[in-house]
Amino acid sequence: MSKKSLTKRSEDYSLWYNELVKKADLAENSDVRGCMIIKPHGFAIWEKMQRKLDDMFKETGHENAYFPIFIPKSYLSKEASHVEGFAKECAVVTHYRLKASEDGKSVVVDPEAKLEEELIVRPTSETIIWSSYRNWIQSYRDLPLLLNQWANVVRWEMRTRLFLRTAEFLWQEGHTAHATAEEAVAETEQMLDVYADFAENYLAIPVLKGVKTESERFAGALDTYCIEALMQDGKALQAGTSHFLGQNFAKAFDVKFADKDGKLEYVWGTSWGVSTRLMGALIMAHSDDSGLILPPRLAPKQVVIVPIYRSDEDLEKISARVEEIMQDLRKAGISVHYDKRDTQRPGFKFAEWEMKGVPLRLAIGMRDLENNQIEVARRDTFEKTSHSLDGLTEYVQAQLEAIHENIYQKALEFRKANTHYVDSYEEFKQILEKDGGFIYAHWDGTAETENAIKNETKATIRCIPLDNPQEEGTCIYSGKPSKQRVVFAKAY
RNA sequence: CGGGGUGUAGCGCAGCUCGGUAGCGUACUUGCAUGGGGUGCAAGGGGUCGCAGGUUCAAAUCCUGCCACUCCGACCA
Repeated sequence: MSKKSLTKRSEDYSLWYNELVKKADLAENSDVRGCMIIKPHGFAIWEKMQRKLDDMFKETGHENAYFPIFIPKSYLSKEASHVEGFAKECAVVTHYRLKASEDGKSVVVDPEAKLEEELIVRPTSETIIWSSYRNWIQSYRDLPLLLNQWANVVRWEMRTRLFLRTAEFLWQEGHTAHATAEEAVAETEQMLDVYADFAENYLAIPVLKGVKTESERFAGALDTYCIEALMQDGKALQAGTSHFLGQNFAKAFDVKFADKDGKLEYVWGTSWGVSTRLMGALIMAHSDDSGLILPPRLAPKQVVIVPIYRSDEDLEKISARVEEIMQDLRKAGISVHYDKRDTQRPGFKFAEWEMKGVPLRLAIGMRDLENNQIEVARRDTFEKTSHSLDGLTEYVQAQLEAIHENIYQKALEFRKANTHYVDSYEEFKQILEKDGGFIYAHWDGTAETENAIKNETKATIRCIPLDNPQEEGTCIYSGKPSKQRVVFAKAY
């Protein structure tokens, strides 16, 4: 771990990922098993995601609220399939007090302080939110109810990995209530579109929009929609989900409204979320053997400026000019950082900012100052050019746009190159073995087949794409007739 | 819960077979030189060797028990 360079992706992809997360200063493991400490650089990226997503939620009419982290145990029993989905990974609070141990050297749980009703640390908030909705909704005039909350949740996972799967993670969960099924479905689809828009235009990751099969569906939903992204190792990552809950939670929590005719109806619900897992997607979609590559629109520092100098006088002259440059860049809305640490040499700084993924690096020394120019280096291509200090802001702006476009196109081309259409199980297994990727294949629609393929190959059906072309074919596994291809992949 | 592995400086590790002053790399501190791609040299600080017990003149090392972490399987965003 103390070595300077990363393990190469081609040597050990998952080791590369682990090292990158730590060396780029994004996060580290905590002393609590399965939980992570998100460090300032990592959290700054998450904050940028939050800010943008939050804007997008507000623009689509949602408001933020906050519900408690603790859920009465009895709430979880109310929606049967929901319970089954989460029961195995819930943390439970049983006591509310500690006391000093006999020898006075430690603290122990006070057996006197047992809770009458145990509390569940939320794995998701449907139950506690719907129990409030019952009180808030009486009439069609109260609908739609469009809420979102930013929160942490806990799912007691066996195998964890920084950002991709942690016992505690940060996310956003939207919970909406509607008068009609059509409206709820429209909401579910709308939020999926918001996620896809965000993924492509901010994360610079192309995503597949689709619907989950019954066995991959959220416990308690009638339909689960998702966006699926392809990582550089050929594995799929679910980057966001949106659920049409039907009237399941309304019935479980008795949430009814009077329609215009005064008739009592159960309301229709949705829920949707993205989590810190997006950080994992961001890392695995773009980064290289030199470290992180951040999409410019989410980079906390879009530009870093490194001075090249020998004497203090040189540094002063350079710094004076850099201050002007920074003012111009900031006026244009570009976030810029001047790295004038005297304790590190330029080469060290270059490598460090590359590891951290800063999209553009400007280097300026006395020679540049004399020639009224600056060196501009792109993180995505390592391309270096000298540019005049005149018109620099426009150039930087254009370069940031170009980086976004370039990494998006690269990811898109990678996905194209790793998307296969297969018609036989043999070919299916071969491709999975060799390069992975998305595999479009015919499926007979049964859970048995889906399961058998999963057990034999570890590949799952990632989704049935929206607007999927209908075509006659035969299931690659059972040979039974099929009307459409579905997308298989190994997944995170 | 089943099978393997590891606990020694902030991090990564050696030392244990064969008991005898606790070491290496890196990071850290100081100084000098260096400064357009991870700088060099020199000096310095830092350790309940996972915990408890036992054997012994003497335990990181041998014995017993416990704990923690980790990897691989079953479950999952």
